[in-house]
Amino acid sequence: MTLKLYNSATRKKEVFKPIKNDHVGIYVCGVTVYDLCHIGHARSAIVFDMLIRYLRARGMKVTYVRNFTDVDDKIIKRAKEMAEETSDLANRYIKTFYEDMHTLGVLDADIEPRATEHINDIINMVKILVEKGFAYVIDSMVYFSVEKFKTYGALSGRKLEDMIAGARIDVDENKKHPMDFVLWKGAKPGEPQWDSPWGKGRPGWHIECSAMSCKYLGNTFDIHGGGRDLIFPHHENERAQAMAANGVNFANYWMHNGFLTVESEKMSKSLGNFITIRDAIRLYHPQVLRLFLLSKHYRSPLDFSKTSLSEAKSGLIKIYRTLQRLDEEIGPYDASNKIKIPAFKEAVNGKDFKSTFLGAMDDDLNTAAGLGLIFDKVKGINRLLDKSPTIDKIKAKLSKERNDLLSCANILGLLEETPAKFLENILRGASDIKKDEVEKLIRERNEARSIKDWAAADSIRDNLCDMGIILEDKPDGTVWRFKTNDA
RNA sequence: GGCGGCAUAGCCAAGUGGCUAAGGCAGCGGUCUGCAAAACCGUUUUACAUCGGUUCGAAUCCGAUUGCCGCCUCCA
Repeated sequence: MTLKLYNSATRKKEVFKPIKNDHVGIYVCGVTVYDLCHIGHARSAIVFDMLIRYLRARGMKVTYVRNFTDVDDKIIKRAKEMAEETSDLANRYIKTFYEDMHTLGVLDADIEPRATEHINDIINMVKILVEKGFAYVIDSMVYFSVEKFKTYGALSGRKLEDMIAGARIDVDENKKHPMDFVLWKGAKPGEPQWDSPWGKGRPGWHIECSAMSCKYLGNTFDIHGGGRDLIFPHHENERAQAMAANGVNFANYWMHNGFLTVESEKMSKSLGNFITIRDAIRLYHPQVLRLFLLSKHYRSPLDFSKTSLSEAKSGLIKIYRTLQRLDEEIGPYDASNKIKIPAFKEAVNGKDFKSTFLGAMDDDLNTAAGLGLIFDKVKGINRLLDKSPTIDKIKAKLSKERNDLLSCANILGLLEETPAKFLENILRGASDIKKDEVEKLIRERNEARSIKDWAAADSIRDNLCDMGIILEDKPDGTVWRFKTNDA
């Protein structure tokens, strides 16, 4: 089995071969910390989180680097508006970033460098670029000369000539070429600034990623990722800087996740449809969001709509219900037994469930197909449960099926909660409902049922239903749960 | 203007040359139940945008058409 990944640089699916056998280096562009993260950030974070989990599950060692951009124009502007230090603003939003990501079950990266902590690395790289003639200095500004770098445009698939035609008019007059971009910006009063050979100033946007990725992963590394919109200019420029400075190839594979729209419209502040992760988790359980975000291939555009989210929710509840049935029949899942990474290194004979799942994931991380398999498995488990779960042989089979299901789901970062906890959270109704009262009513109803007073029994059940409570009469008694309240 | 992507049933979404075109959601019918709920089974008129072409054979390859979208400017 071979993992194939779509490489944005070649616009083809390619067999993934790490530079060092079984040790993968990945750099993903993180966030600029000047505001709360939105659901687009969530998609990107979850997609790459899934990639990392998958590589590890397949037995690879992974060094995952994800940066924070903590100095740039937007941060400076926002800090001015809020009348606070840029560093305070950045720290505040770094904190909310972690909170949001942890809620979504996104694992921390191994290395999480900040631009402001790598000013020396950045200055060194700019220095090299100037020395090698790829950059020029005008006053206190340093520019990268795109004409000096022969393969400029190769990543994003565009030609310099085409870009000039579409270039904006308000080009910085100092630039030798309209597409030249800033490596180092001269300081303005009141802005964060550092000493440099070109006077006080701060780094341009792209250079931090070139400097930090090479510092932690080497001049050439395996995978560089980010949102689709970063291909140009950010990644194009990153690549140009790093390759010009180091004289070797930069990232071998470029991966870009597709964009999220909201009710079929592009998410933008002007349209007022900007959904932060915090807004989203107020309406939807984080696991529902995660399932939704992985329900379509990561490179395709995905529409964040009420109906899609509610479909994801129904699907996830179905799975957790099955897990709960399993808990009841064969006992709770032993978390210590959980996913011994690598979960997939052995036990791949090509026909079993895990192999099939692996096959889907190996095809450029086809999570949609993988989820299809998970739902198939759930149906299979339900059938077994409907049969006769008391037979030891079936119990053993159920236990294995659950292990398989959960080890696959874990790669997607799903099904990590206990069913009891998940269902209680998601099926929550009016919070003022008293447990004792509900149980008292259920006892009354059962008394009515025992004397076959169906009218009285049904009336009690209807009342409970109005309170948002659904009853299920099972062979060994009546259980109740809150009605799904659709967000 | 330049570059690129997408179009699969009521909705969401896999499948990129060959068995009955995954899976989910919703609806309907059935089994179960006192009735329900949950689960299971079945089902939802011709589901592969249109028109040509290549091929023994295409949703899948090629061309044209229509429609939608993204990037080219900060953006995940």
